[in-house]
Amino acid sequence: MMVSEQFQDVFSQLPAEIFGRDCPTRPVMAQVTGRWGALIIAALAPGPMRFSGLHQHIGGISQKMLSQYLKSLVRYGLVERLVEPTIPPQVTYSLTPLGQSLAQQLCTLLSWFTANTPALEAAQQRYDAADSPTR
Amino acid sequence: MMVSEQFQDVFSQLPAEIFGRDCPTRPVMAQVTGRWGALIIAALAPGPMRFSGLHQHIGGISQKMLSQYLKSLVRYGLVERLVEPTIPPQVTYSLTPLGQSLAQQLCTLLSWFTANTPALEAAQQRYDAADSPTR
DNA sequence: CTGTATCCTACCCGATACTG
DNA sequence: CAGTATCGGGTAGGATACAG
Repeated sequence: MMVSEQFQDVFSQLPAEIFGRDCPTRPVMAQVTGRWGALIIAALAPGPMRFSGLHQHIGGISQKMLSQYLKSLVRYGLVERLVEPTIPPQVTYSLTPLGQSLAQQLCTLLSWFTANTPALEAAQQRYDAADSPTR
Repeated sequence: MMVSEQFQDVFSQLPAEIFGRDCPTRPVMAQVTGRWGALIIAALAPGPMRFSGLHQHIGGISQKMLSQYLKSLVRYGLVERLVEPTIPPQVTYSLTPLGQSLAQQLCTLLSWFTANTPALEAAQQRYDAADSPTR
């Protein structure tokens, strides 16, 4: 399979700036590629969700982190926060159009990882088996 | 534009497991989506590179972090390390086929960020302007 | 040139408790 | 239900010096 052609396309579009120390994408990347960013956005991809829904859907996340990441994502215009003035209050989160377009990229990336996890784990075990026996 | 159709496809392929607390993808994701993972892989996308080449190409990375990330990426079978037994030694890093396929996803993601940085920054300023004046 | 070793700081993140 | 406040541990990451 000719990977290289299609390949050249993708990376050649990247401006040299993204490697720069002060590239403006870095703070955003830090959030999205942070521990929970991608998972939260992926969880919202199917549709809007409540705070508690997200909390139990994403295994292992704490209220604090969920709240913190959501605030960031709202700030970047990726997620929308909708408050229903009821008692008790209901807050619904959903992806903005911008967030949806990002979600596609992220879901593709997540798919890649799930598809290639066997290969990654195999490589890992090969590597670990290579020179630790001497120890 | 009908985002939703193509959209449903992408996320619906995601197994519920990726949201699980013990999903095996999490440690790998942590490395790749760590602070330097994506940039290193993207930097290697055009072709093999030496250690010093990477070091000066990726702004702000320290030797320690570069070395550490490279070791991890080699361990996962994403990057290959080739040592020329010369003096002084020359070490060349390149992407494995597995790494190349990941690089495509990552470069696409990086492209998304560079393309949408204006929108992200605008949203951010709108958000910050909304209620900080009261402070 | 290509790393490793050491020290040190910052902050990420979790646990818990509390508010409206 | 949907958060915020506070405390504390673990670790990512930088600076520097040193080694092969």
